[in-house]
Amino acid sequence: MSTHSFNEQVYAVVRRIPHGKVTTYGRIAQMLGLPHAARAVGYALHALKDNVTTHADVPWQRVINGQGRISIVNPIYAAQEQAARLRAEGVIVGEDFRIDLEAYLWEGLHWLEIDDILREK
DNA sequence: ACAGTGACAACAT
DNA sequence: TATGTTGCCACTG
Repeated sequence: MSTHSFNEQVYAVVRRIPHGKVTTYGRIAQMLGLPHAARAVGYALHALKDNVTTHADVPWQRVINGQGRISIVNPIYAAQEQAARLRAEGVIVGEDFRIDLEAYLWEGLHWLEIDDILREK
């Protein structure tokens, strides 16, 4: 159905995450109908570093892992940057890069909304 | 076509 | 808790 690549679909969803909120790789995968593609979602965000200019509007810092922690292991300054970006929008990030999912988790999108988002482009 | 590579997640120790 | 292992899946060369 969608003529967009999986990566583009991921970016479309991430752009919908509200300021000051977060979600997980796994939940995004579920929203796209591929509940076991969490790893691919991470791959898609990692790929942003190659098209920064064209996807500068993608708030990648709002995506963390299911443990409620920033998932970037190295380079360490990359994780620090994600933490800084989140703190800049009011999200409390611990020294251990932990975030309270209970407090900041985004509700997400229903499949009907996903359908619209992937269509508008 | 195919094997290697992750910013994952679930499970097993 | 903290590691280790295994399944997953899109993307790339």
